[in-house]
Amino acid sequence: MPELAPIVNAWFERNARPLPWRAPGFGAWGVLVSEFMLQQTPVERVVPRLQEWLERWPTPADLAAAPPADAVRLWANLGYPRRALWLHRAAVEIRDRHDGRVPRDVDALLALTGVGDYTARAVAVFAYGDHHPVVDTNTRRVLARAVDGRAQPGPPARRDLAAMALQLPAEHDAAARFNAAAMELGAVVCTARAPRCDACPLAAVCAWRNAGYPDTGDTRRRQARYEGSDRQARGAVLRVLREAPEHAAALDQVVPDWPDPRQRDRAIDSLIADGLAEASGGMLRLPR
DNA sequence: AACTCGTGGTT
DNA sequence: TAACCAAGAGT
Repeated sequence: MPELAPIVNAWFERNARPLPWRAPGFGAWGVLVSEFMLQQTPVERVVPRLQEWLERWPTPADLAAAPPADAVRLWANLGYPRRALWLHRAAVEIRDRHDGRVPRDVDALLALTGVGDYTARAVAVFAYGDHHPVVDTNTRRVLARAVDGRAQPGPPARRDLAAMALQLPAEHDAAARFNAAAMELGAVVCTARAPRCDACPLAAVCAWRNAGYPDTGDTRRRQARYEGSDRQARGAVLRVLREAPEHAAALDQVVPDWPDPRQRDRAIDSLIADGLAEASGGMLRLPR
C-alpha cells in the first residue's frame, strides 16, 4: 500500500470545494461554529446559516451575551437543536474559562459542551494547523475501503483515530490538508451509496476495488424510523416555539391536534428536561 | 455499548 | 414508498 496522503492531497488541490471555512483567515470561532453545524447536517444546508450566525455573533462573547432562545431560533431547521444550546454553552465556557478565545489544546476543546473527538481535533487542525488525526464518517469510509478492503466502515471506534494517525504525513501543513482531503474525497467521490471510482485518485490502489468490490457486510446501526417518533413530536413542538409571537405559546395550543397526546406531553417534558423549553404560568417558551 | 437526538433530500 | 444518508455527541 503506497502512501495515501500525497495522492489524495494532489487530488484535493484541484478539487476542493470553495467552502467558507476554508477561506484564509476564517478564524477559530467560525471553524468551531461550522463544525457544530456540520454535525450530522449536510454542507449545503449549513453554509447560509453559518453566515447569518457569524454576522450576528462575531465572537464567542457576543453569543454568550445573548439568550439561549436566540441561538435556538437562529438555528432554525438545521436539526438536532440541542446543538444550538450546546454551542451557546460552549461560548459561555470560552468566555469564562478561556478569556473569550477558542482554545487550541485538544483536551481543553474536549471539555467544552458539545465538543467530542471529531470536533475537538477538527478545530485544532483546521483553525490552528496542529498535528492530529481528524476522523469523521467520510474519512472512516475512505480508510475502510482503500486500506481495509471493506465496503462500509464499522461503527465509530477509538481505533479509527490510530488508523488515521498512521496515514498522516509528519509535516503539519500536509497532515492538516490530508485530514481535509480525506473528508472531501469521502464526501464527493467515495460516497456511501454510489461511489464514483472512475473519478477517484485512489482507484488503482484501493483494496476494496482491487478485491472486486466484495460485499463485506454492513455492521453499522440502522437509523430509527422518524415518522411517528418522539423526535418528530419534539421537532413539531420546538417549531411552534421558534415561530411563536413573543417566543411563547399557551401549553394547550402547542400542536393540540398531535395524533398521540401522551407523546406530545412526553415531548414537552423531555424538551424542558433538556433545557430547550421552559414552562411557566401555562405558557411554554424557548430558554432565556 | 447501545440508544437517543431533527430535518430534508435522494433512491 | 420506506429506507437511506448527512463533517457526531452525550448518556
